[in-house]
Amino acid sequence: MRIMKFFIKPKPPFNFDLVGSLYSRFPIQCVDYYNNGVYERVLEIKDKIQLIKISSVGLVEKSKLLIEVLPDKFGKSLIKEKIKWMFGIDDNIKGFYKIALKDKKFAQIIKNLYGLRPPKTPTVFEALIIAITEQQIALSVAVALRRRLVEKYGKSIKINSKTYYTFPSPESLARVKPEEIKKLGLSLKKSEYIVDISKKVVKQEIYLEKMKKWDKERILDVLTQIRGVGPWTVEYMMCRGMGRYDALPANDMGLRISVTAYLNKKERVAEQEVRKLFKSFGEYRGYAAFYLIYAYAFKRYSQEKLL
DNA sequence: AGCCAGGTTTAAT
DNA sequence: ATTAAACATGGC
Repeated sequence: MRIMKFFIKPKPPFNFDLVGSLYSRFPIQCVDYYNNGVYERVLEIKDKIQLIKISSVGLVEKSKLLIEVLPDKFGKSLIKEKIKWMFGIDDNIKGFYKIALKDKKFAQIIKNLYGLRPPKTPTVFEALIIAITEQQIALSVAVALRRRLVEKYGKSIKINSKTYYTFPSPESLARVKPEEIKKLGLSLKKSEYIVDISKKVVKQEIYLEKMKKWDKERILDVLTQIRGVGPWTVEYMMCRGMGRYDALPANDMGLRISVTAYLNKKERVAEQEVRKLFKSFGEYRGYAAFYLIYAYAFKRYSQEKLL
């Protein structure tokens, strides 16, 4: 099999293990795999399927990503662009730190999570469907259900006796009956939302990729018209799938819990308090929110005290 | 053991 | 207006 290898050198700091640990946080992994320092995922570009493996040689300040693509079906430029997007290689992380370090308390989190970058999905569609599956349900459950969805409707490729699945395309989900998806364990409502959205994408009633350049309010206005898509879903999608870190899912349960812990409050704080805390981070408020959630979610797995 | 975990819509009071 | 119900795994 033809294998392509190349390197990507992020501007430091870049902590690949902090990013990868997001994917191995739960016992069940889905689409994105991270084990023993190696990230794996199948990418579908122009109807071709390839497995990419990424590992980091060198630590945070000298991190260099080794990319392996197998089989090599088309040159490296498309793959390289996609990986740079997914792992925030070109993020202005120093710009974020410059602002965030003014906050003494937050500086401790940055110290512990130095070089962490919020990963993004390859497509906006994937982030939107992920958001729907994660509405009002434990993340571990959402991952388990999503895995079933992926194994049923994603395309697969078998490499070294291991089968990998792509995230299902809008086309493949648009032709499914909601009742079929419900059988996998998702609620009937969510199943309907997923099929409806997929149909809209296929019929080009919405152009999710083009919306990346819209202002937030317009994206919010247009997408919340769709059944099953509320403010949280759109904000979450903008962060995860569009790299819009000026978006802040302020009513997010996980974020509210994290902020509550951060402020040493007894009662769970409300959306308003979340907005207040992140106000000073300006255009990086979503970035900061990701750091805080990460710090809280991983404190029990980490030797270091993150919060 | 039992509690609780990244919302949003719809249909019932 | 307000409320209830809907998908189920796993850490603590």
